[in-house]
Amino acid sequence: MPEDPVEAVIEAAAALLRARGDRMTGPRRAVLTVLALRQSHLAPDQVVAAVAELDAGVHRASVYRALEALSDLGVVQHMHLGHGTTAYHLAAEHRHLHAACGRCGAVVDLPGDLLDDVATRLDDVQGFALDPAHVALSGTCVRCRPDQVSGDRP
Amino acid sequence: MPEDPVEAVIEAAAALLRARGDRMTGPRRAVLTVLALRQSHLAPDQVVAAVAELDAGVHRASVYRALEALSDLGVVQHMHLGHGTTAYHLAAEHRHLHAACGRCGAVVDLPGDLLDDVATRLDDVQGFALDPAHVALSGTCVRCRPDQVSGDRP
DNA sequence: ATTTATGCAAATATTTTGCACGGTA
DNA sequence: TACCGTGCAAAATATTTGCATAAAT
Repeated sequence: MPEDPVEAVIEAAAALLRARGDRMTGPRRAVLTVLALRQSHLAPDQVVAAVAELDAGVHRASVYRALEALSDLGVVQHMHLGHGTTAYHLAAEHRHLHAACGRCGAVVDLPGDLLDDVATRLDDVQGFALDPAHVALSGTCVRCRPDQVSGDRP
Repeated sequence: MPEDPVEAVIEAAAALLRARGDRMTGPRRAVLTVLALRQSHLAPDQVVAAVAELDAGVHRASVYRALEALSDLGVVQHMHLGHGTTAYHLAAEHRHLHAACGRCGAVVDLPGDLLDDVATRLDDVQGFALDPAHVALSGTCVRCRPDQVSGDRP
């Protein structure tokens, strides 16, 4: 029977960890649970907070270390959201890019192939291998745009 | 007669500042000088260091405040370089985008119109107004690419 | 003479690290 | 049993802020 999807993520990660001689632990389980349940990009601090709700005994530093370990594993990925914020998410989710609104901070999902042409061009021209999902594009979202122009309709 | 270009930048900024009732000061002058001389994107810390060489009396915090004030003015702009780094540069320079290598940290300049098509698409589809220069794209530069593959030549 | 901006120091915030102990395999 | 990862506390970083003083206009 199909298991709890969260459990499935944890089991998969556990297998990878053990294959390396590493271990599945409470904090790592908690971090994976948080990332799997809230299917979104979370700042370290948000992970810390969410993990604390789940298991108050988990120390802040362990969350950082768990995020790093799981990133090395490839199970978790991170990306950068403009203002110095790093956001973590499960690697497994379907491929898509992000853009962050500089005004309200909202993060919008973008089609995964949005930068494919650009990636090709960069490869051809500069030999630069673009990793399109590793940074969020920046700009202003729909809801914040009207505020930019004082009177854009006559 | 044509002035020192650095002086020209400072004078222009001074005019804008005074028009607001603000002032041109030592620290602001130093920050502008640094940004004008090294025509590149500098992290706050690098600006602090460069300013210190120019005028040891300028305090760290003043550099931060000067960068903020000059950004508000529009004379200075900043952008985000992946790993939580913010980089400042003069606004006047010719329009171009950046990409940062995740391995060596190198920043490469990209054509200013590289993301124009993407910007149009984002506007049409999501109403999102892209600010292409506000974040550096991420990936791996030519010089670091061979290292990715353990043995890519027989 | 005014009022802004500075220098300083302390407060904040964020992430990292050394070490002894507990938990996993 | 062996040793990896944790909790804790402190250190290292990075940035912000309150306040008296210096400086720009």
